[in-house]
Order: sequence, then C-alpha cells, then structure tokens
Amino acid sequence: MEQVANVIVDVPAMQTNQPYSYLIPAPLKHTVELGMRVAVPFGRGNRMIQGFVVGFSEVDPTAQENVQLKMIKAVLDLKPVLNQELISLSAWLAHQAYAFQITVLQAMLPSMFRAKYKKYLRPIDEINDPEIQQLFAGRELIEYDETQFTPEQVSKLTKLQREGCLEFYYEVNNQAKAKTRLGIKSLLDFEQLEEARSGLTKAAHKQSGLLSLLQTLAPEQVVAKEQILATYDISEAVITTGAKKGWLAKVPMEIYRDPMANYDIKPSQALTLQPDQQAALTAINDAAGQAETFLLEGVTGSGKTEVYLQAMQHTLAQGRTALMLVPEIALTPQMMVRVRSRFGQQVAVLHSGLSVGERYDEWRRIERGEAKVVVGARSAVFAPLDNIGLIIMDEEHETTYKQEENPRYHARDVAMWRSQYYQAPIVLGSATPSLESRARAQKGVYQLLRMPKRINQQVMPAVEIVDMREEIKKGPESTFSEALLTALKARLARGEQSVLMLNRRGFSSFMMCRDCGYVLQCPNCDIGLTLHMDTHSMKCHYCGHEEGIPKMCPNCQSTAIRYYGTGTQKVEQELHELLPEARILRMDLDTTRKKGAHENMLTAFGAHEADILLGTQMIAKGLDFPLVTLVGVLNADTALGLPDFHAAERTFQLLTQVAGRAGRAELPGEVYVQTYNPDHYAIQLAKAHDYEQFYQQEMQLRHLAKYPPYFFTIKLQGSDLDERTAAQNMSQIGRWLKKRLPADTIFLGPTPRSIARINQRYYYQIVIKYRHQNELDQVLNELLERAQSVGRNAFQLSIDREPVSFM
DNA sequence: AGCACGCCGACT
DNA sequence: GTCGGCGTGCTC
Repeated sequence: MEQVANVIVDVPAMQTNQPYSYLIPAPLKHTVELGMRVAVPFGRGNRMIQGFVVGFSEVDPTAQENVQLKMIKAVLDLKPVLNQELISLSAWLAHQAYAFQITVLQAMLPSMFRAKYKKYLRPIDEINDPEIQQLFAGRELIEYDETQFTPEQVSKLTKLQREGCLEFYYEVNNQAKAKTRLGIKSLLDFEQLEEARSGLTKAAHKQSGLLSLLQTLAPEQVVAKEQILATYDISEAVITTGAKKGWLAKVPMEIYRDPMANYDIKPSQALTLQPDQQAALTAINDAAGQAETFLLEGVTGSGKTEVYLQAMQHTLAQGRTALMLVPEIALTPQMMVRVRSRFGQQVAVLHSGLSVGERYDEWRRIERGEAKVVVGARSAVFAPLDNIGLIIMDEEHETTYKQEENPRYHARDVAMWRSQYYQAPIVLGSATPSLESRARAQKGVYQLLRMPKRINQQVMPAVEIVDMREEIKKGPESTFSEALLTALKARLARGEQSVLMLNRRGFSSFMMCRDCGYVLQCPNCDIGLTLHMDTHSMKCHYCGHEEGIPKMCPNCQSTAIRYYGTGTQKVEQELHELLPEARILRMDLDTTRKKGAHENMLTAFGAHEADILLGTQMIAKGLDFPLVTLVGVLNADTALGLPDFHAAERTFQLLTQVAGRAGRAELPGEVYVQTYNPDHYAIQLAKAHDYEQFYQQEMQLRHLAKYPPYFFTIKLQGSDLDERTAAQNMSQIGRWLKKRLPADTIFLGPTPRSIARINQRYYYQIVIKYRHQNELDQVLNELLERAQSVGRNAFQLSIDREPVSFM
C-alpha cells in the first residue's frame, strides 16, 4: 500500500469537481501536508496546474486502476494554507451554494494564492526550419504566448511538436510573496565586539557608535535598517563599512503592510453600559462555548457596537478569538478605528479597499495567530482564525453579505457553520433585522435581544413625509420640494450640515427622442443606456458598453433628443442653481472609484469643508457627523416599484438607516422623505420608527404571497446565444424538476429576465418556492451535473439559493 | 478550462 | 491524397 494525496485541481468545471489522486514522490513524502498547494500534471498534455491537497488515502499502486496515477510535481507552500476546518467548510459550501469546490477554495483565500500559469516551448531535437530557429535564437526555452506568433508560426510549431522535435513546458508560478525590508543582524559576540572597538582610531566616532548599538542586540535579533538610520546617528556608509569588516550581516526582514498605518488611533476603554446593553452583553457572555444564535435588535444609536466590543473583550479574555463582520468596511472606517482603538495590534482588517499585498499580510497575521480579532466584510467570514469564541455580524440584513457571483454564498450561512464547528455564539445585529432572522427569533430558534432605546436619552429624529404628487401640482417639476428647500436654506443660514440621498446611481438618466419616443439602447443588452456627464458618454450598466451622446435621434433623425430622469450629477447641477452659495460634495460610484476617495470625501465633510453631502445609498451607512441636522431622501420610492417581494423591506431598511444619520449629537435632527407613495406602510412605519409593526405587517403579506420566510426560494437562470434554445432548455428543466420535487413546491416561470438580453446572451429564469429543504439540494446538484455547460457559447445554467434580487 | 483525438471540406 | 477546420470527450 502506498499513500496518495487527494487533490482538488484548479479547473472550474462540473466534470473535474472532485479530488484526484496523486502519488507523492519520495523526497516530498514528509513535505506534503494537508491543505498545501501543489503543482500537478493534469490532462493528456500533462500541463502543470495548481491544486489543493484535501486529504490522503492508501492505495495499492499495483492495482489495475492505479497504475496510471501521476505524481505531484512540486509543493508550493512551506506550510498549509488551509486547515481541516476550512477544507470541510469548502466541501459543504460547494454543495449548498451549487458551486465547484475549487471556486469556493479560491474565494476563501487571498488572491495572491491564485496561481499564474506560464507555458514555454523547448526544442528537444534538431529543427531545420530557419524561421523557427530564429524564434529561439539559440535559447533553450521561450515563452509561448499564442498572440505573439503568426498563425503560420503556430501551425509550424504544433506540427514540430507532433513530430517530437518540440515540447511544451508548463510552469505554475506562486505569486505569494512577502514584502521585505533590509535588516541588520550582529555577527559578533561580546568579546569580538570589544576587540573590534579596540581596533578603531579615536576619530572613528560613528563606527564606535555602531558597535555600541550592535552590543545592545540579542543574538539573532534583526533590526530594520531604516529604524537604525532614523533613531541613531549612524549613516548608510557606516553600516556598509560594518558589513565589510564582518561585524554585521544585512538580512532581508519580512514586514507587514499595515492597512491602518495612516490612522491616528488612540486606545479606548470600555464604556459604561445602559441596562439594555448590559442585559444583552450578559446573555452573550453566558453563552460562551455554545453555538447559540442571538438576534440583537437595537435602534440606531442604541449602542450595539459597544456591546460587540465588550463581548469580544470577554471572548479574548478566555483565550479565544473573535470574528466581526460588517457590510463593507471600507465604507465605514469609523468601525475599524473603533475596534482597533479597543484591541490594538491584535486586530486584523479584511475588506475590498485593501491592496492585494495588504490583504495577504493581514491574512498571514491571522493565520499565524498574531491577530486575534478580525474585522471584515463578506469574505472575511473565511478568515483563518483558529479557536473562534465569538462571531458578530453587524447590520445582518444587508444584502452585501450575499455574493452575487460564484460561489453564491451568504456570509451568514458560513458564519453559522463556523459557529457550529467551534461551538461559539453568534450575534446578528441590526436596527431593522431581515424578516428571515426576525421570524426565527420569533420561533425561538434564535434568542432575541432588544435594545429599543437610544443611549443618552436622545430622541429619534422627526421624519417629515413630503407628498411629491402635491408638489407637481404647485409648479414646474423639480427634484426638490418647497419644504426640503426651505429646510436646506435654514441649515445653510445656521452653518449646519445636510445629507441628501438619491436612490440608485445614475437613476434612469436615459436619452429619449421627443418626436418618436425612441430610447437609446445598448447594442448588446436589452436595456437603455445611462447618461454620464463626467465622461460625456452613454454607458450600459450591465456590460460596460460606452458610446458618445447622440445629437440626433438614430431612429427618426430628429434633433429633439434629450435626456430624462435624475442622476446625482443632474441633482448636483440643480442644487447649484437653487443654492449657489452652498458647498456641495457629491458622492457616488463615479466619484469614489479611486482608492481612498471615499474616505477623503468623508473626512472633508467631517471637517465642514462642504455644507451638503449628496450621494447614493452608500451615504446611508454608519456615518456620524455631529453637525448634520438634516437628512433628505429625494426619491424614497424607486425601490417600491420593483417587481421584487423585498421592495418594501429594502425601502423600510434604507429609510430607517438614513434617518438615523440625523442629529446623533446635541443638535436635534430632522428628516425629509420625498415620495409619490406617502401612504405606503413601509414609508409610514419608517416615519414612526416602528420596526416591530413593520415586521408584523410584512409577515402577513409574505404569508399570503407564499414568500420567505414562509417559503425558501431558489432562482434558476439559463442563458444562451439563441433565445429559443434558452427558453426551451428552461422549460425542459422546469418539467424535469416538477417530476422530482414535492407537490407543494411552487414554480414561477420560466420567464424571460426583466432585462432579457445581456452581453448578447438571452436569459430565462425559473423561481422555485419550497417549504422543505430535504431533497432539493440533491436534485439541484444533479440538475447542475446534467446541464453542465459545454463550451463558452453553449447553454449555461446558474442556481442561486435565496437570491437577493429576483430581477 | 485546455488539450488531444477524430471526422469532414479545400487545397498541393 | 493531406492539411487543418472545429466538434466531442476526458482529465488521477
């Protein structure tokens, strides 16, 4: 019997979604460990690819089915990048998210662990063709890049390869590299130092200083060269002399790229808790060591963060680690700063704003156990923490926790799995919990902790609902109601700040011809193009297609073509005209694309460099500015019109969240909500700050319409270049599923997607509503296997569990 | 995914 | 008759 490694290979396809067995060459017998990355030959061409060792098994190497086993070529890691927990998690998640295990593994690790592949050509026999000889120019190996050669050369090369004169040589390049800096290490013991000192002339003060410094170092201690230059009166030249004389050695020193290096963080102490907070904290602390789920329902300003911090403190004190998830940390540096100020260097942060290198370094600090607390966005749920004692998920209702690409996982599901694995409590916190979570708390599956009061006796801001239908009657169409404009002017006069939110980026700024009604469309997708004033172009939000602004209608050649709708840019313009003296800061995807732009803008606004902050949804999250006393929502109902059962829930959450931005300090806050649906319950209950009432009412509707949390949902999406193929295949899939799923399963569709064509492909979808988990996973995984895509252009199927959007 | 093998049309 | 076009199927 011989040990073989079970390897998940880097080929994201249904057919290869299984471990492959590889022999371990003798010299690597003790090197290969579970969870390491390896380079293995794969396929008939034996191209070299990366794989993950997910297990070992004993096989008889002489048995018929094992004689063709190939051997691991190389080990890519010094120590494993995955442990047993993460391997088990990846297998489970692949199944439950209908994804390939390799896709899950890639999603769990920093992108630096992704392999870079290179293909080379190597002559192994005499080549007579002068053109090809010239290509090699005497070299033993040349990089093979198909785009670099003419088609004639490519065919010559493949022919030579078939004749055995040439071979392809593959390489897997590991890009995971630590950043290093030059360090200094003493080579002398005490006596040698004394000896060296006595050999110096009296004038050599600097060299003598260097020797004194070396004397203070412990054996093998490495000091950064920069640090020596900065703190001691020793120059580069003296160090070089020291190295020449053999006193010291220059050694590379691994350093971490610290994403929070530019923040001024002062240590903070635990604050005194209100009775509600204390009760919540006690409940969480008492659950230590148990996989208990808490739903912490606390209004904005009730002090949820302080409860999190003190619960984490308790966990750390017990020698366990803590994981804290936040919607998108780059948007809320304030949260990172708060955690860091409480726990210092043992905090690692993981979010999309980090550079590839910073992310890798933070990951290693966690993996090495140097960071005991992790704060991060969605993918931080895979942080390689060991011995997790507490998981916190702030703003648990946020949709950013669901990944919209493969693997389509929800961070909450992963967090629950890890909570079970480590027997650690998990806290889901929100002012407006998702209906799913709130319902589970109702049933007693989760323990409900409520904090209905704001700390410091602050009152909730007054919410004014402005009926825009009335505004239209009053006069010319404007984005701003009289009431909101008056309120804005009042803040300007008092030197206070305002925040204005516009639902959705570039919200329907489309070009329409006044004469024939033609709307400028994307040539690849069935959707109107959106006007972007900053680049003076029309863009498609789905495929990225971009073209110039037309001066003439492409349909009827009329020049009466103009744009309609409201985008942040247009609102900014309008605001400039209405309030020329106001300093306006516009924040949307277009102005914050650059790294750090978001933060800089918030800092500027915090320093009162602007009077009005105008932005999209992104400004709703966790901002705290004492001077902000007015929040305006320009169009509260854009989401209400969407054909999605989440519409009311999302609107309620958004309004509650922005309303919380007003008056969090001494100054009382006011909120203006402009809407065409002033009587809608989501808007009325947001005004009343009444989540519980909203929950009751929305649950009734969900019950009647058979939607979550009463039913589970799955969205199946099929696409094809040919519309009929897409439709037919989806119908067939629908029939196939109906035969296999319980009779109380509800099928909606297949219907064309609301935007039926994206990037030349036609989309059809089926939504399944079901009550029982049972066989569904099995049946859908089987479906995925049967409907596996054959090539890029063929029919493709994707399965999305509990989709965030039904569009 | 990417590579080899295999079966059909347009060339020397 | 062969070269090379792409469609099909397999990868420890």
